[in-house]
Amino acid sequence: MKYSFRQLEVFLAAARFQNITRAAESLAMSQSAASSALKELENQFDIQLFDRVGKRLQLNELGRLYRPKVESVLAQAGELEQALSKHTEVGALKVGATLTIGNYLAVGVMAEYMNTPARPKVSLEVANTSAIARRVMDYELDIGLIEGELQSPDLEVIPWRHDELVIFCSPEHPLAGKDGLTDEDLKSATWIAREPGSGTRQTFERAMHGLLPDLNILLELEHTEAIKRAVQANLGIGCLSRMCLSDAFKRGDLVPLRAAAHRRFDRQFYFILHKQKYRSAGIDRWMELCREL
DNA sequence: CACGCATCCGACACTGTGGC
DNA sequence: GCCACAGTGTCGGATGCGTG
Repeated sequence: MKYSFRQLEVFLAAARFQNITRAAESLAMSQSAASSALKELENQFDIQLFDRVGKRLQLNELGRLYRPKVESVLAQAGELEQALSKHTEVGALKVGATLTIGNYLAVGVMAEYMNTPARPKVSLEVANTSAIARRVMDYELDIGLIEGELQSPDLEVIPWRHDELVIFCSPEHPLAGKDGLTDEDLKSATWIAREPGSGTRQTFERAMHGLLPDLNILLELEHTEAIKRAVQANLGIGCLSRMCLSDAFKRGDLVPLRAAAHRRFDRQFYFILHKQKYRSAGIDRWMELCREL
């Protein structure tokens, strides 16, 4: 073999950081060792994977071409290592999820995933849709679970499950118990909403098409629990995923409201994967568990 | 001048080979 | 089987060089 896994690790770290010193640090080796490993890899095949521009190290076209292949080779090697050492084919997984999915769905899937004799590790990162997509594109996450529409030539976007937002208020609110909200009701209410940029806000704005400039949004909060508390305190009405609210509806702390039928509150959750990334058994297992949910 | 990458050099670990 | 030796790969420290 004309290359070593160590050299491939250095190549990937250098591609990620575009800096040989930081790449070396991330692999717990000296800068000189990382530099020579990278150089050796290039010399073996008489190629150049990086452009050395001044004191900058920049992944060139050839480097970009081979990066996904190297990612795939190392992922498979890692999987083999896991299988050999723990007699399992399901390995550690890095998952990214949006706030709603992370809080209400992913944790249950994590528990299932880890509930095997090998106890594979899962790290869960919660962020908004665009941040998750960026991390998947940079190969920093194995899979993303998102709730917003997304288009990128590098990403495979796979529909996962349906979800539905629901308007809700406190039992003491004047609208509580009203059968069907008119546009006038929606405009006259005070709203506690998710922040712009979130998937929930995106669906909310789509549902409120035509009324948006007239809506009175008192608070924009990044946390669903905070929104529920604010609504419970009768500061206004809210609109969140039904799965965040089912417990509160059962307890009677909050009550659902029904909007006009033409307003659409349904939406889709998606898996996102890097098109070039090797689909490990762990990723497949994770998706399978998500679908069983 | 500080910073970042490349190169040189010596140290060390590991492996293969040959002699006993 | 044990030992000595050579070859190979990897490492870190020191240093040089180019750039901003």
